[in-house]
Amino acid sequence: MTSLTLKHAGHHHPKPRSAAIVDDIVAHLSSMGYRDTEPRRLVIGAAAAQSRPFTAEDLCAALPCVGRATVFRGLRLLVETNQVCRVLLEDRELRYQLSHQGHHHHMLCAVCGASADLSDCDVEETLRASATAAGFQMSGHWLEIYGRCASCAAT
Amino acid sequence: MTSLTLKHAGHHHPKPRSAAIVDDIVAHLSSMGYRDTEPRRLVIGAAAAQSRPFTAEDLCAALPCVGRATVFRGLRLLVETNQVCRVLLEDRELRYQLSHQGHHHHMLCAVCGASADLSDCDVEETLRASATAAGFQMSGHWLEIYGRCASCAAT
DNA sequence: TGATTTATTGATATTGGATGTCAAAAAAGT
DNA sequence: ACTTTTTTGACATCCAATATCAATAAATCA
Repeated sequence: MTSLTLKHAGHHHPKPRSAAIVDDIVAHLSSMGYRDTEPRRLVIGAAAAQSRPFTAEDLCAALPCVGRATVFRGLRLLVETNQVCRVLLEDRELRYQLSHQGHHHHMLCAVCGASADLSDCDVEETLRASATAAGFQMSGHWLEIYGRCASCAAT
Repeated sequence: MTSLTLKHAGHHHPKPRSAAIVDDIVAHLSSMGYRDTEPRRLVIGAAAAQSRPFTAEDLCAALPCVGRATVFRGLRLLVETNQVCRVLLEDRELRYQLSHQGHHHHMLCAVCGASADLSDCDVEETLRASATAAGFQMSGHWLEIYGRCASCAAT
């Protein structure tokens, strides 16, 4: 199994980064009893290759050799195992992207469509405090942030 | 809680709350050039009568006398004019509910399914600060809060 | 290694929410 | 009332996503 520290291995990359990601995810799935199959690796690889939030259709288009149902099933499995998270665009369209970490939020650029993660925020505490003040016992939340990324805002 | 069959109320008879809501929304739509029609009033009334976030199907079921397409069109019109807002449940199902105010968030109870509004929060400032720190120019956000409402948490 | 078991695949059919079509009906304007 | 334009509703259609199910391939075990 590929170790996570491979990211910082530095000197040379024995494999492209996306391949390492695929290995990681496949290993994680294997530990949960899901098999290591070629079509599944292809789906994961295609998801990892996306540069911005994608749709199931994007993956199907990128993988004409993989059955449509398999792409949908693979994507669903990734979502259920938290390897891929859902992203809600400002126009309410639903997209997907690899989860690079645990709990985090997405900052979605309206100009270039890129998605950046926001993980070091104290929104959760503020939220919980507000909810508690309203007598609500918060257990989770969903947050998307819309605007412009640094480079698009600079122009 | 609702009595939709009240047509000609006595002159000091207070209108049911939902009827007043319907009038308000119809008036607002009229000012935008949308006509005042009976099917549309029925859709608005049915939406206002829901005690918790509802689906288009709920409205169709409540209005067997109104065409299905009309219900969907009416609901869409309400969403587009911000009279009804979308609510995303924790299981990713989409629901609707009347907008009672401008910008606000929903606290959704996993036990009873009720939705309460959270409007007096300072989440926005916290958010904007975090985003700015990450070089992101925030222009909007979407937030849903999941947990248990006061009464369900009490049990 | 080969046999056995079981998950997985993929072509296809199907589902179910939502929208398009278009003649008829109804609302607003004259 | 008459005209114009929106709206309605039955129906067809679209679409993403899922279900079906025989065939295939992966993991396990002998």
